[in-house]
Formats: sequence, C-alpha cells, structure tokens
Amino acid sequence: MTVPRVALTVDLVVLTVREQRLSALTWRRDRDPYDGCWSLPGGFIQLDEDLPVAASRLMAERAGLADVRIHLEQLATYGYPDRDPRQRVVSVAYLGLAPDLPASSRAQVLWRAVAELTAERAAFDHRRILRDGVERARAKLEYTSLAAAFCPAEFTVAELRRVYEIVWGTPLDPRNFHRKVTGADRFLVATGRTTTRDGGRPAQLYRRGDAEQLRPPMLRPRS
Amino acid sequence: MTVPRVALTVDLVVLTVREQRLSALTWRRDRDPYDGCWSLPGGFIQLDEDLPVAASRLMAERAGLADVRIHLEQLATYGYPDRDPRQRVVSVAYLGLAPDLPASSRAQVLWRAVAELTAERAAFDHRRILRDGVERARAKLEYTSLAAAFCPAEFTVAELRRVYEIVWGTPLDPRNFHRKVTGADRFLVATGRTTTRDGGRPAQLYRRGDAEQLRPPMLRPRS
DNA sequence: TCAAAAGTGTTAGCGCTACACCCATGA
DNA sequence: TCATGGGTGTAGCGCTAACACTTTTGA
Repeated sequence: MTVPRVALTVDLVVLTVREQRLSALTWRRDRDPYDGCWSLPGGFIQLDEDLPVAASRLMAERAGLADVRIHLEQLATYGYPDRDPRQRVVSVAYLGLAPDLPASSRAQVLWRAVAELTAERAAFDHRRILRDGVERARAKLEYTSLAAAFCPAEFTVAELRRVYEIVWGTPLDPRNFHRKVTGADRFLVATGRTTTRDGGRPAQLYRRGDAEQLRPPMLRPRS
Repeated sequence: MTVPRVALTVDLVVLTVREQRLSALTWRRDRDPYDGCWSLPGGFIQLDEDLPVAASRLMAERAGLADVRIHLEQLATYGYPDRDPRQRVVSVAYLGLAPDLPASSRAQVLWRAVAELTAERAAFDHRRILRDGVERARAKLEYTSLAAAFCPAEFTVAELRRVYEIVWGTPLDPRNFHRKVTGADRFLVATGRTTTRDGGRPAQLYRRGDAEQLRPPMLRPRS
C-alpha cells in the first residue's frame, strides 16, 4: 500500500498586550497566493524535527523572538484539503503568549491589533486560526496563571489586571481583583520593591510564582 | 525549495463507561512493529479528505462505529521523529466519547479498561495519547455537559452520576448531584417517563439537553 | 491641597457541602 | 414490612460582588 504524504507546517499565533490592545504577530505576504494579506508566521517542518522544536525554531527565524522565554503550547491542527491552493498542506498551530517585546526588525513582521486583523482579509485560514488562539487564551486566563506571561518580569497588580481587562474586553473591580490574585497560592511573588510608574500611591512589584492552576478560577463576568 | 512531506495518520481515543470501568477502544496489533501490543484504532488520511472526515471514516472502518452519533473532537497532534520506527509519521489524535455500544465484530477490536491499558506495553506512543485523552475527558466533565455523551439516549440522574464517579474515580453525593444537574439550565430534558431498572423508587428518565457549557461547573472533589 | 491610584474592610447573597429526612417501588 | 435507591429541606460556610473607606504618592 502506498501511503499518501502531505506537507506539514507549523503556524504561530503569538499574542501580546501592547498599547492597550490585544495584538498578534503577523507576517505580511509579498507573493501569491494572498499577496498583500497578513498571515501568521510559520514554515515547513524539517524531517528530523519534533513539533515543539519546529515551533521554537520558527519563533526565532520568522518571528524574531529568539532566546525569549515565551509560553508556547499546541493549539490545534488544520488540514482541510483546499486550505492552500497550491498543494495539500496540513498545519499544526502553536499558541504563544509574550510580554510586549520588540519583534523582528524585518518590516514584514509586525505586531497588529487582533480587532483589526479579524476585520481584514487574511491568507489561507489564518483568521480562523487566530480566532481559535484568542479564544484559547481568553479561556485559559480563567483557570491558569498564564496572564502573567503577558507581563514583563516584574509587574504590578494593576498591570496584571489590565491584561485581563484587555484580553477579555471587560472591566474588573480593582479591589476584588487585588484581593483575589494576591491571595491565590503561588500565583505572585512579592519582590519587596515598589513603583509609581502608573501614578498614585506606590504599588508593590511582583514576579510570577510557580503556580500553574488558579484555584478557585477567575471567572469572566458574563454579559 | 523542496518541501519535506510526511505520512499523516488519524488515531482515535474512543472512551466509554462499561462494566463500571472507564474503557477505551483498542486495536490488537498482529504484525511488527509492536506485534501483540495494543494500539489505538487509526489509519492514514486520504489526500482529499478533511481531518474530521478522516476521523469519522476511521471510526466506521476501524472501530466499527458507523452511523453512530458520537461526540468527536480533536485532541492533539503527535509528531516526534522516531515515534514510528519505519518512517516519519505524524498523527492527529481525535477524542470520542461514546455510550456503551458493541464495537466492531472483529476480534482485533476490543473495549478494554483504561486502568489495564496504562499498565501494559502499548504500540508507538499510544499510551501517552490515551492518557492525554483521558485527562481531557476528565477535565471536560467539569465545565461541559459531555458526561451525557457516555449515556444512552434516555438515562437517569443516577446513571449520569455513575459516569462522573467512574471517569473521575471519586464518589459524589447523590443528593447534591441530583440538585445540581437537574437545576442546570438545558443540561437535561425530562421525558416524563420513569424506570426502576436500578431498583428502589422509580427514577425520572432524561434526555440530553442542548446546553454545552455547565455553569457553574461541576468541580472534581480535591483529594 | 487635590487628584489619582493602591490597598483594606464590610456586608449581602449565592452556591456548595454535609447530612437529616421523606417517597415510591420490588421482594 | 423491609431494603433500596430517588428525591427534598436545611444549616453552615467559603467565595464573590459591590462599594465605602483609608493610604501614599506626584503635581
């Protein structure tokens, strides 16, 4: 029996919060198909390469985010036959959550607001993949400590709260939020230092703790 | 640039509750590699076939579960280079949750208890895939109405509770469970009929409602 | 002195846990 | 009549939402 073979790519949904907006790393296509459209950074997998290794390699090569500790997890695999008009390509999407970093110096690689991207024409099924990644991120903020992956190494409770508010698109009560996250076991580690970079009374600076789960969860307010 | 191509398979983690145990559908291998080991039912994807379509086809061809309404969702993709000793094979795993059905009439296809399978040698990385599927199912019972996918078309609250108890491996309080699931919006639809098949006072028969989320969630008791 | 943001206290209400208790059947 | 499981009531408690209030800074 002959076994059909397909081309396999890894595509990256890399999200961050910058300029008060949830943003994703995009690659501007400069050739057909989809010339001029945005796409997700990605590329073909090597024959001797594990999937997470390929994701890290492409994060460095295509996204310009080498040697940066970024949370990376597998999102889903997309493989309907006509998603690439040239040939059968199956794509394993990875979701990355990053602090607000300068991306690649290439003009082709840009952070762009998710709200804009979903209103624009995208290459292939990348709008769908982006939407799935955003929804995964929104859901995971509820019951994991991943929100801190959007923050720099040291951050205040208010900065962490802004991450939740921007990713979810809902305001949260600053006082209840503060009690909740500072009370959660191993979510935050106090550094002892303070900052006034947000104005007002000085705020404690925290680092990420080693908790992965958030129990009880921080539930999104329902509309 | 030449694009490397890989063989792509779909593997199925099909779970059910039967004889008081969480069980999975297995395929007994009768050739090398891994001759005599259990494996997950699966097979190569066709070149013109979408991934969920391949999963449904293999559910019929390999698992003997054709034309059965079974919940099927993508689980994850496994692709480290040596997982198949013969050639590079990347596998997209799907998770299926089924009521207690007779599987294929082939002797090669068997329902087997998960507890036994994880103690035995499995083909390829199928033990790992099975474990991931079981963990996904356990987690989804908490915040979705998927437990009913393990039940026949009509079932009692106690039968639904047994699903939770067996999948999670923890006893639940029958009275609180009853209040919780009958109070949840659109989780269950009363048929008006009753049954005494479990002994004691007649129990209401229910059908699945159209709710997908369970809010608030049914949290596993913590040890 | 004022505005702004950090952080604490307080209260009402909801949902969960634990268990007492009653109900309806088969044997 | 008894055993068995179905189903309801209820008290206590932890968590949450809502918001009043105090603290500490920069301007």
